[in-house]
Amino acid sequence: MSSLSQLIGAKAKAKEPPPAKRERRKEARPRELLDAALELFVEKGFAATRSEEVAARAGVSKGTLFLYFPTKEELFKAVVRENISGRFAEWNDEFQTFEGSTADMVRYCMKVWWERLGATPASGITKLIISEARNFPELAAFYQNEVIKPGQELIRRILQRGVDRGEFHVIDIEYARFSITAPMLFLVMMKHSLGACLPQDYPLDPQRYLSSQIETLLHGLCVRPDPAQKGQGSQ
Amino acid sequence: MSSLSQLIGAKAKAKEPPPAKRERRKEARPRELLDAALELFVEKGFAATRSEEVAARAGVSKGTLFLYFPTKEELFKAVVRENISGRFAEWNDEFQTFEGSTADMVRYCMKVWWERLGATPASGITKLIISEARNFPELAAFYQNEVIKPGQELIRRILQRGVDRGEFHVIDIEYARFSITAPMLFLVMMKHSLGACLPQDYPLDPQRYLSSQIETLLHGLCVRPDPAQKGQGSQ
Amino acid sequence: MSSLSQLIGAKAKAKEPPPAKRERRKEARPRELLDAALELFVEKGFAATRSEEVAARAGVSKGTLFLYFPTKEELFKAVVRENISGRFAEWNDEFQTFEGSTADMVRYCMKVWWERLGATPASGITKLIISEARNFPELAAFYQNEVIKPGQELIRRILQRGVDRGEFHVIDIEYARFSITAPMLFLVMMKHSLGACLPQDYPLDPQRYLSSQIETLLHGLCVRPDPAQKGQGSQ
Amino acid sequence: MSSLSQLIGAKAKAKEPPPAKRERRKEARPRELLDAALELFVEKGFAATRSEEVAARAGVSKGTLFLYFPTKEELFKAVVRENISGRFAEWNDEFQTFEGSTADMVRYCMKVWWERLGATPASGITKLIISEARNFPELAAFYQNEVIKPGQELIRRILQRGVDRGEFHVIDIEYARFSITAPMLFLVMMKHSLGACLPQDYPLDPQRYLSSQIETLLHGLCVRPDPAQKGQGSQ
DNA sequence: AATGAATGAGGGTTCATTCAT
DNA sequence: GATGAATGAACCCTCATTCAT
Repeated sequence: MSSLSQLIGAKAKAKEPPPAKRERRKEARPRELLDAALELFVEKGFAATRSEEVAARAGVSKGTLFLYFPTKEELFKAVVRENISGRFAEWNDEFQTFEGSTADMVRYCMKVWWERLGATPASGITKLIISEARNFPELAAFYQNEVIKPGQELIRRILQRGVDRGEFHVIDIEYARFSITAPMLFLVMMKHSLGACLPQDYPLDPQRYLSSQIETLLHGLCVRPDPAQKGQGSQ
Repeated sequence: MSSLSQLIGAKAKAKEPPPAKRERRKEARPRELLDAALELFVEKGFAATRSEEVAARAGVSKGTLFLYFPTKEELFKAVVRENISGRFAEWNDEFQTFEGSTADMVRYCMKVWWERLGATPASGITKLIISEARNFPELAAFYQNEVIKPGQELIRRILQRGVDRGEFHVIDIEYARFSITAPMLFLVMMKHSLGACLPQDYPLDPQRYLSSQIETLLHGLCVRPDPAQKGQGSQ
Repeated sequence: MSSLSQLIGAKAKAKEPPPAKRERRKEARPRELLDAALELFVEKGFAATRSEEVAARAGVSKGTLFLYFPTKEELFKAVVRENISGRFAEWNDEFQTFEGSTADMVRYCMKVWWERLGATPASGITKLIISEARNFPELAAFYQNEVIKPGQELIRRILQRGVDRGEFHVIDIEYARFSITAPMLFLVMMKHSLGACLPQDYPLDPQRYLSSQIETLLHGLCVRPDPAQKGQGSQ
Repeated sequence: MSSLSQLIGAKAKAKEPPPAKRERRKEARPRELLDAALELFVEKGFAATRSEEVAARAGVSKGTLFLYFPTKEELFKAVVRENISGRFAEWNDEFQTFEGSTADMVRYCMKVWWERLGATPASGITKLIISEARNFPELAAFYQNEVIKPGQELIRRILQRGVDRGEFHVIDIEYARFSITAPMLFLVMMKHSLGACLPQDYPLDPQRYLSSQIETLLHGLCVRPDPAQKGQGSQ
């Protein structure tokens, strides 16, 4: 866990130490443009962001932007794609070998998510997708496949582990997994939307928020859970 | 009616039961325009929605729109304000006199929210605010004061009641209240954003979703809560 | 001269005591509309004046205006036509029988012009024509025929009288007549243009201005006119 | 060249001696746009002139206009400011050292004005100001300060010189100075307004007109000035 | 005749995109 | 490759004009 902590926050800068010449396509295309575009799209939305502004923030001229991205839409798509790291495979491995209680696994999952994604500019992608999904259905699908599905799969496996080991009494995992997703979404929305423009009436400490949510999630609000009520709902 | 995909888009159809020829007068127009604008703003965002489109969806010409709202921005503000009826006072009364367990109160709270807000087009306002908050800080502040604050206050009181009556072992209400907000936000985002444009891989039944979240919230995931672990978290 | 003075200023109101049923065309059409339009056209110009504003100032609704004038252009033309009184015939008679020095005739001419036209709202027509002549050439021609020509003819005759009676040593009447026109134009421009929107640095008393111009015109600036220089110019 | 009708419209022709392909760069554009705008504003007025027309006459597209002037109103202001070069200082010097009779000074003053301003397109500014003063009070004030005041000051000094040297018997310079202004105004109005759209009934030669006015101004109409009548006027 | 809600062509302005340098 | 002047389609908004009442 401590070695992981050291990796934290190193993402936004040195992302690909050796470009690896994977496809060599546009690995050289100014990362600055994508970073500038991400910031602005998150801040103002796709339609309200002017191309020239993106170029200016990246320190190049308007024409240069179109040298790398044929249209503003392509730029947007590239921003989304580039910031969606397919890192879940790697995480899967980490969690595959996780030892300890599943409760700790949930805690660790949140922590890792916050440190590697939530706290970085890449978290703005979520707000972007939320805002523009219906204007860019293909991107929404892409995000669904690249981020949501693997993420949910990971969460599903964690919950299943809890159930299998008798630690959790989850009934329907397909719904319960959102108990982990929702706080993440909430936090990101606070960071990039309302929370970014309002005088903070109440300071919201992300890590404390997440911890608090997890503990409530794990142990519930009720002092003495009454199994008889489980699943009845309020209908 | 039970799956989310069915909830979406089942509204643009039956619009004018009997158009009544041209009986609809000045007093009906604003509402029609606001409804059309809400739909489009939620769907495409403020900047990407054209004024003429709003007018067309309301069945009037471009010029008519500006007879009622001097600018597109004022239309936007009116959309937000109009769809935020100060219903919290009335709700407060309902909850003031609530009898029964606080767990039931939480269940009832969610149910009422879904029926009166979540399931209506007004829920799109949340997505709208999330998407445009940084471009319209005044509106964000307005929403904060008119919706978030009263809502949070209501939730806070419910939680406090649970604690006071020894039903809940809440530690920090200022964070715990988001355990109720987050699922609401999540559901609304699904309804108006990603969920509205993706082929529903899995049907998400809102009421079942909410019930599930509430029960998990109330009773926790862990089979046997271990008080010793409470508060340790992953810090 | 005194009976004439009594007639002064009675124009703008009771214009046609008995409508005479001359052509009966639109004698009944609200004079208020034309008056309102004159004011506004003079104030803001033809293009910048909105039809609705004219109607409002006349105390009727937008639709009513178009009941009387099919287009804004026709309204403009009507304003010009209605305010160009063909009163020169009547003036001609007055001047035909004038007895006294031609210098006094010039003085009287100016005085009458100021009192019957210059000081009334009708003087705004001149500014209107000046501003819009090139957009309404037919109106310019109309004005030329109805106002300028008869006016110049009147002035021409006065000057000719002075020359014939040995009172003036005019050489070229075709140019000299503008010596009378120019001060009129100047005064009207001051009244309706610059003078109407600037803090008057210097108060310009119209009657004093006209007197002063006439005396200079009659007697010249030079203390001792040197006939030898006359007509040499500065070439 | 001698008749007014020939002076008008003899300008829109020889526009681009050698268009030089596309050598004309950013520095030439503003001047071209301002010239085009001056022509059109004078011809049709501010409100009736379309931005695209200005651009077209300058040989550029609509968008280019807004590269140089943020709004049509700013374009208008720039037109007025640009065409008012503070040439009065230089003229002041010329007149400071003038030797000869003050009558000759007046003749020279008119001649210089015509050659350097009256005959140039810049004279259209006067019609423009007259027409738009009440819609642009700040511009009217600007024109008042930059053009009228210095000009009047110059004229005032000339008249004062004549009085001081015993050449003129001016009584009230504050009124007499308009005897010089009025013919200028008249000529410019003829050139840019009525005279520009009417079939010239009579050719008006500007220089001859000015000479004629000056001589009348200097020596008066009356053959034998009767000092006893001076100042009586028609009051 | 009078009203004023409704219309839609027109014009000011923006901005993604192009292209000559 | 980089630039930024130029373009013109598109959009917000105005307002002369129409027409049902």
